[in-house]
Amino acid sequence: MSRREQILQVAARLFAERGYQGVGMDDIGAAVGISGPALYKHFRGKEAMLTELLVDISEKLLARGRERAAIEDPAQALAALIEGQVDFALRHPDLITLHDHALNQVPTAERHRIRRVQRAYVEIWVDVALKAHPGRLEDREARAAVHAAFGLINSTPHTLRTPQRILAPMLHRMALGALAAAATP
Amino acid sequence: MSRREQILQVAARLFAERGYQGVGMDDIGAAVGISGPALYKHFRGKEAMLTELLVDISEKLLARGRERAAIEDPAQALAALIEGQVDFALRHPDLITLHDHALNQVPTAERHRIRRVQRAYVEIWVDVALKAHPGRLEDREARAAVHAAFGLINSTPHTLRTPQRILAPMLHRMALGALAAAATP
DNA sequence: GCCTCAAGTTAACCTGCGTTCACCTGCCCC
DNA sequence: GGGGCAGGTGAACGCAGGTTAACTTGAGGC
Repeated sequence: MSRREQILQVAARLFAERGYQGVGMDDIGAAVGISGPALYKHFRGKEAMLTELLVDISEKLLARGRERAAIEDPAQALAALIEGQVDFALRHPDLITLHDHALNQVPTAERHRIRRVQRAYVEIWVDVALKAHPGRLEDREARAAVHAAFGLINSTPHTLRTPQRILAPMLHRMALGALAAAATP
Repeated sequence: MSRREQILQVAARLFAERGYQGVGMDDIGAAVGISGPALYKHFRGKEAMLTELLVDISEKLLARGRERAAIEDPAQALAALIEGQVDFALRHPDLITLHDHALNQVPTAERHRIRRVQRAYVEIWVDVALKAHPGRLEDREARAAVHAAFGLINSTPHTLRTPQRILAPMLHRMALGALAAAATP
């Protein structure tokens, strides 16, 4: 892992723990064994670090989403999407936390870019959900249901005490159950 | 509504929108038509405002939870808990956002107090969930499932564009479905 | 009519923190 | 073996923002 990546990873953890504004450049530096201003050899500034993190996350999720949504059978595609999200959330709780806590702190232009990527990811889910429950969901309902499923899956940073081998399949079942329930009025 | 309450409500909105550290005392003052330092006539400081908000929220939720969990039939009690949480989340999205974004910013002593109240609320849900699905859930699983259900319901701040008369029953169905799915391996 | 007190005001203070600067030091390479 | 760059250091700067201080004002109570 390059120095940049190491710094980003540490910064993500700190941002997730104490909030973006609650972490100083000196803190980040100290956490990787160098001192504050040295970070400017690697990044243009604090905002740039956060921006890079969020862009990376959203693009990685989108790429993974595209892959998994390509499965033909809608039910299998939905299961694959859920599995991907659960896996990501369990593997990178810091990034998940950042992803929906710190977006407002990133400069406007980049924020819009990230939002576009996020929307694309949501659309993938919505499409698959609609196909998996044909005729049972309105477009708008499906979008809300998908957001709720994200909320469910992304709640894992609060629950990391439970062993993953139990948590992962349970979250999968719950997300499937929730989406199915959304489609049966 | 007293001046205090008006200020608290505005502060909650701002904190939810921009994050605790992203809002200045001057901003809060301006939003209620007075200027920065005047707020010190009503509160001991910025932290005190946040603390009061979070204590209020968690205690209100706990009180409401106790009431609704008192229903004898576990399935009905669970439905009542869900309805209460959905109602609260839809009526006070700002407070929900605060509740799981800003807790780290409150001073340690008060934070522990708030956490205790939150745990008590979770325990109420866990008890009811265990009774509603007897023999199907381990204690630890139930706790994780309840957290996931909270994540599902509390995702509504992201979804406020959908009309509430559609959103509320759908979230209710989804939460029930998710918990049922958690209990069926 | 005056006293008091709640609720404001503006100016000032002071700390924290993001950022910049000037400087140092190995390591690599020709 | 000297030049140059990557990666560091500590000191200093500037500003945002929470808090305090000193002062004003308008509404009741006696």
